[in-house]
Amino acid sequence: MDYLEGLNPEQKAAVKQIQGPVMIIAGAGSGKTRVITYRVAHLIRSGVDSFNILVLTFTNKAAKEMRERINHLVGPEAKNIWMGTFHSVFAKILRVEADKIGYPNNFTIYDTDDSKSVIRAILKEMSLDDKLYNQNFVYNRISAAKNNLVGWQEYQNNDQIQADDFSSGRGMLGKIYETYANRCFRAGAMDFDDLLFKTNELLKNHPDVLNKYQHKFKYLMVDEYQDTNFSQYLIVKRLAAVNENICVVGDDAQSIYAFRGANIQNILNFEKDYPDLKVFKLEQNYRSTQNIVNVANSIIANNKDQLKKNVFSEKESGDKIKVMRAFSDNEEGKMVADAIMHQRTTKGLKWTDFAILYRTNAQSRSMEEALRKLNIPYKIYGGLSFYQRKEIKDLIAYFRLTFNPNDEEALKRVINYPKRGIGDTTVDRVIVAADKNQLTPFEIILQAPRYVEKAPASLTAFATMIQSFQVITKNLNAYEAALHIAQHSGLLKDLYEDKSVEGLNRYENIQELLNGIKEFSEREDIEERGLDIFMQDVALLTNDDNDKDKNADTVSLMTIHSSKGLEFPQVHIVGLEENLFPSQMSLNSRSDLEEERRLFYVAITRAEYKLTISYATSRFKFGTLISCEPSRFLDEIDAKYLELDFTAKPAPAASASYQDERAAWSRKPDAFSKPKPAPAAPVKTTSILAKAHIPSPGFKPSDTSNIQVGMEVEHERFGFGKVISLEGNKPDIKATIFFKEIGQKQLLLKFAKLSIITGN
DNA sequence: GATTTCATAGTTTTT
DNA sequence: CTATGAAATC
Repeated sequence: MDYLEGLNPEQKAAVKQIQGPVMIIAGAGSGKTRVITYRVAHLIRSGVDSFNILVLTFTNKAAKEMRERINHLVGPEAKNIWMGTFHSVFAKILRVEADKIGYPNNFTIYDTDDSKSVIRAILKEMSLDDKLYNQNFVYNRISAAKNNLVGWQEYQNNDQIQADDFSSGRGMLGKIYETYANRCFRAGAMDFDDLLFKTNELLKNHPDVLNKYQHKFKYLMVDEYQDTNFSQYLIVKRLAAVNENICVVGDDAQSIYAFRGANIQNILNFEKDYPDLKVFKLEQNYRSTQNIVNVANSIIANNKDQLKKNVFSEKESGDKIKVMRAFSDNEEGKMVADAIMHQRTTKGLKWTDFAILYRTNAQSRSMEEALRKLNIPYKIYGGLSFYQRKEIKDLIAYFRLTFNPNDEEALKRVINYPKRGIGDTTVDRVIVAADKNQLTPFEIILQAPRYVEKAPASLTAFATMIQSFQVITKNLNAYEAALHIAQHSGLLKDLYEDKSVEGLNRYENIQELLNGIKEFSEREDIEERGLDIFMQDVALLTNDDNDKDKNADTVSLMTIHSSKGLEFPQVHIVGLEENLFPSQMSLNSRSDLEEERRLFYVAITRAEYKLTISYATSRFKFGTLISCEPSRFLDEIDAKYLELDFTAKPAPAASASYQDERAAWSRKPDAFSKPKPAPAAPVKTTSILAKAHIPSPGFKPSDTSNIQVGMEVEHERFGFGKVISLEGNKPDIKATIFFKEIGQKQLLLKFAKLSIITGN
């Protein structure tokens, strides 16, 4: 049992409880990963066959890290454990069982872009109003339905849903969902949600299959259980139903994915599903100083929905949390960069000891600029992944098409790239012919002259080329096959001939992808190394492990979401402003606001010993300057933990608390609290405007919620005008306004900066 | 059918 | 401001 040394009593108890249902509530920084990995090791040492263990995580990164750590503890046995993200594990199972649900086992996985593209095409075909039926809205609606296991039939037969849709004027959603599902099926494609939805279908309708996996996975563990949605919840429940050896690990305080269907009730109600549940609480935080833990606790205490626990730290109390105020987003960047520079030199730290966390990706820009000016090396995590780059998707689309010629999204992507004279009209004709003849587009193209009028020769040539890829790749390894396709599709040549900087970059990215595939085809730990095998996982890959210089000494920049599970000695949380953090979208409901608060909790608890929070009183959004209020979350922190650094302003020395300071300074608005036409006012040259309007001295956007036809208004850029008409409802009211200088314009009130001058 | 310009909409988070 | 899609023009 020596390997269990170094665990505290509670951790050890959780590790040793290997039979029956177990829930581990693991506070931030309480050694959660350690407990999971040790528990798996303990299972194996207790005689459990490693083939009978299934560990589910949410990110590839978590899965990879755990595998490495378990490998370290138990050796090569580790590779027999089924461990991966929900999506990758069940994609694997679905490939094996595909025929049971009528899918080919080489089905394509549609990413979000593919899905939205299908939806866009459907909306266009049905000629629906793309404002009412916004593609993102439709996508989210379908995604939510699938995550709650509502298929298109159920969707159409559910009175409640239908009533909702009709009352919002979106009665066609059920039909769109149906078409979308059929279109995906025809293309032999599943979207992300399908991977879980279809797994449920499989387990529900095929008792023999369910039975097989119930007996295969005798021991289940689920990491980040607070982030499971209903679909995931039910899969886990079904698989665990026979042995009930299920261990879920999570922290309700860190549930930050409700927006994509995660249901915090899954963890809050876990006890109801398994009455003989054993609960372990890991409450000692080994990561952060007491001040940081206390601040985090004081924030989360404002939430109603939570499991009771008492996270504490036995480290030193540590520095107070510093709050910095800047007058603009760029100034905020500068302050953060200066602070990092100063800390590093005075304390002899590395750049990797610092992280800058923000709510939205867009905020990275001002940080980057400031860091660059001081020559501070940084790395941005998240954002656009390697596999989302256009050129990568293009090449992968050829691969996809090779193994699944019915993959319509891939087909549309590359049928005329590189240019081969197949235009939109021809593609439209193909699609129409496919619908008419109940064939897939590829089948039509194969016999183009028969089905398509004025079919160019290049059309059949394209199909022949794809077919040749299918034949040739059979006898090649992944790398040889990929190279062949890259060359013979003409894609490599097309990129090579582009000598622009971006073109060069794209060419290098392709090289990088090919190198990655080469590595794959030289792996010795797997038996099959064909391109088709490589392709099975590619849609589920994210950008975490194709890091070239993982060990580089850089400051880390990322969203708070992607910081979950990480820790840094010094952390900056930036942009603590109303409407940004908490996000504007979250202000409508208490539960959304609570999620934002949990997000703040996650951010705070990333820090080991120094935490700095900052906000700006003005910032650019949509290219215009807006003024910002400090976040309500700042008020929720007990002032005794804070140290205010308002050096950006000639501060009246020592203020008792942040609240006092804030009150004082909102009473006498000075140069910083007012968005003074901006430090460097962006020169707006709206081309149509011969002479740009200069706002009146006291110009301040009014609340336009009660605006009426006939009112006279002033617009920041368009000058004076009169409201002609109003249309649309609630947040999307559109006003038609006649401006003296430039004539009639339509403006969305939620964006327009309008000052009301007179009533009607 | 291809290339250009124009217009519009959108920024919360991700497998 | 930027990315994306549509229209206009060649």
